[in-house]
Amino acid sequence: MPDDINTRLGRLSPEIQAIMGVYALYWKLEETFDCIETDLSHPECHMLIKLNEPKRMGVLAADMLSVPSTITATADALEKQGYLIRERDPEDRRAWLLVLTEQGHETRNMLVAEAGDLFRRASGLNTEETAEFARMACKIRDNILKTGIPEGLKK
Amino acid sequence: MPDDINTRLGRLSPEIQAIMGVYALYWKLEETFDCIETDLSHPECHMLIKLNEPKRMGVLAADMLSVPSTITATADALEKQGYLIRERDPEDRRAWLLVLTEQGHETRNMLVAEAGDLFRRASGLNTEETAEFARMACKIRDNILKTGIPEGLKK
DNA sequence: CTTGAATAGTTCGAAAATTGAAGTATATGG
DNA sequence: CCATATACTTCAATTTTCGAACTATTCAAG
Repeated sequence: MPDDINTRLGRLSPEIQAIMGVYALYWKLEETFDCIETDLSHPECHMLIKLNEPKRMGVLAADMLSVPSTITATADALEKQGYLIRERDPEDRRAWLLVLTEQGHETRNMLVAEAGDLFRRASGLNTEETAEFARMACKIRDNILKTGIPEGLKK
Repeated sequence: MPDDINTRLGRLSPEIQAIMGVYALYWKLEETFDCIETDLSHPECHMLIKLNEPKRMGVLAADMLSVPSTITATADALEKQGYLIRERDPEDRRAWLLVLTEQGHETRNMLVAEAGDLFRRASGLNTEETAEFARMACKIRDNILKTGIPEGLKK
């Protein structure tokens, strides 16, 4: 094992600093969802936020790096509470499109507003910095979605 | 409710773009932990990574925005597997310091290396961009840890 | 067409993660 | 010394996630 003095002393690489920041933000965001008026669970909030337009469940699964059965469970819950409906995808009748109801849109707007608000307060970044951070975040996300399946040999 | 054409059309604010990127990275990272040689669960990986130096459990709880009993469970698991030991904090004998063993350090180094590697591959950012992203991430994290308790009236 | 293989999503039971309330031990401030 | 607060633990219950087996639909040959 090579000398690991750097890590032991806590001098962290930029990559790890970035990751730590990402964790902090993620956890903070999750915490916020607990504080909002809500019968919504975290996965339900995530799905709602992702549904800016009708999407197939498989797309959501890929997007959330989750598994089909998890998506089913979350969609079931949201559907039962009236936030969305399932519609067959006319282009492939095996697939469902998840479509927000009016109530779903309203709640999504509220969540998005709260999350944006939180980001502003929690991050402490000014407008330019936020824009720059967003730019990089988009790039990262595109890259991740593009590469899809993890490099790992999958367990 | 104000016109929400913007969100309906999917034109997302920088804040939401940032959040989406953060989610994507977080989830990708989690996925990576599944692919590594490991008897380690996700929370165990998180804790290990945070333990670049001995830390009190309460500090970890605050850091991971988690609850004491969760930290206890994770620390128990890591201790049983020989990754860390508990030592009384000499400054406050109610508190424990979690101290990595040699095995713990080795595994932590491996995890940190893997995570850094993943960040490089997944993000697609070049060195300067990574440095800039890391700078902002640090700023965000500092800000979050500083503000501590969420603004919300706590549920 | 008809068949066989792949894909989209569902079901369901098990495993993993998280929580909150009650408890133990130590600290701190009159 | 006492009362209260803090640091962590225990434990039972809840929530979340997963994987394997299953149904329905599509696609590609033949």
